[in-house]
Amino acid sequence: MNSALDGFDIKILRLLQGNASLTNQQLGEDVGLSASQVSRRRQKLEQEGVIRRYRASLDPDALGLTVTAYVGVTLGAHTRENARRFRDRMVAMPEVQEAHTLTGDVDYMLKVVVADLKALSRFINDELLPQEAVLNVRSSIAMETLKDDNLLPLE
Amino acid sequence: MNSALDGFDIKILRLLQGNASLTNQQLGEDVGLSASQVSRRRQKLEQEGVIRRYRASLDPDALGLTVTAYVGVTLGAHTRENARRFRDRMVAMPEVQEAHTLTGDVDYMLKVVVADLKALSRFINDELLPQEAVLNVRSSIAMETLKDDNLLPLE
DNA sequence: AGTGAAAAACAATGGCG
DNA sequence: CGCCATTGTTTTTCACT
Repeated sequence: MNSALDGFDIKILRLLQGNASLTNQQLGEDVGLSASQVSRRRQKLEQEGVIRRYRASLDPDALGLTVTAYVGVTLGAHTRENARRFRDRMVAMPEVQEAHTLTGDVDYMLKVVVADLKALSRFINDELLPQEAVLNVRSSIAMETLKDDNLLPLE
Repeated sequence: MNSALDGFDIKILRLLQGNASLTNQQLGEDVGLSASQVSRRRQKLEQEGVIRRYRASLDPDALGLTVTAYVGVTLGAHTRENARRFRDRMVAMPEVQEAHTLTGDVDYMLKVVVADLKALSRFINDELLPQEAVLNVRSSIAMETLKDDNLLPLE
């Protein structure tokens, strides 16, 4: 299903990850291939799921979203039903950018982006804490973001 | 400089954030505008920096990157020079997806993606700990990722 | 696996209601 | 401010090496 990636593929992926507006012509010049070959390789990478999708990256500040926070959530009663409901809600909440289960003493770690501290407080008190499953919530606010590119390391 | 976004802009941004492959024609059909108007609005949004860039979103597993970890770093000697060097190194390290300074007891929180646990160990022991400024490192590994779309909440 | 040229789809621009 | 028509780019397909 997933044939091996060669050096051309890696280079194309690296360039597209940083800038998906590059034309096949430009990509071809950078990696040493014709535009038609780049097109064919791109289609293959998209079809195989190596390229999941193309996205516009927006500026949070320009949209009035000034607060990024990491929220650790500890669940109380670990019933299967409780956990399932909690997960479904998290996935559905637009303020939640990322949600992972972690090793260590916290059950879930959320990355949350909201307009301001008031909105964060509302999110925690009105969305998170009222859920049965949730025992405890602890949030840390990002004071300064040095890097947030989410660029995967290639090669 | 940054004129207010109206409902059309918000809808366009929401669609493009999820799928930047949509053509202006398709966007126009979804929001109720002609393709040329969508084109103009997009250019404005790009120029104003609301749209920062377009990116290909890649599948970490398909690239052999199976481990995501959150790494909390505590600095020892808080000299300006130490901190600056540490920050520069972090920004330059491709394994680091995100780096923030947080409120609370940890100085920096890093999101790190690497091939496997061995690579995580190498990253911590060979990249992080040898730095003068670093006093303590504590990592939590993401066992399951429920959500990782980094889609900003619009509206 | 690769190239180059032709066809089809698309974005961008100027004119007009 | 909005839409339509034209122009120039870009992607994709096809014939060929």
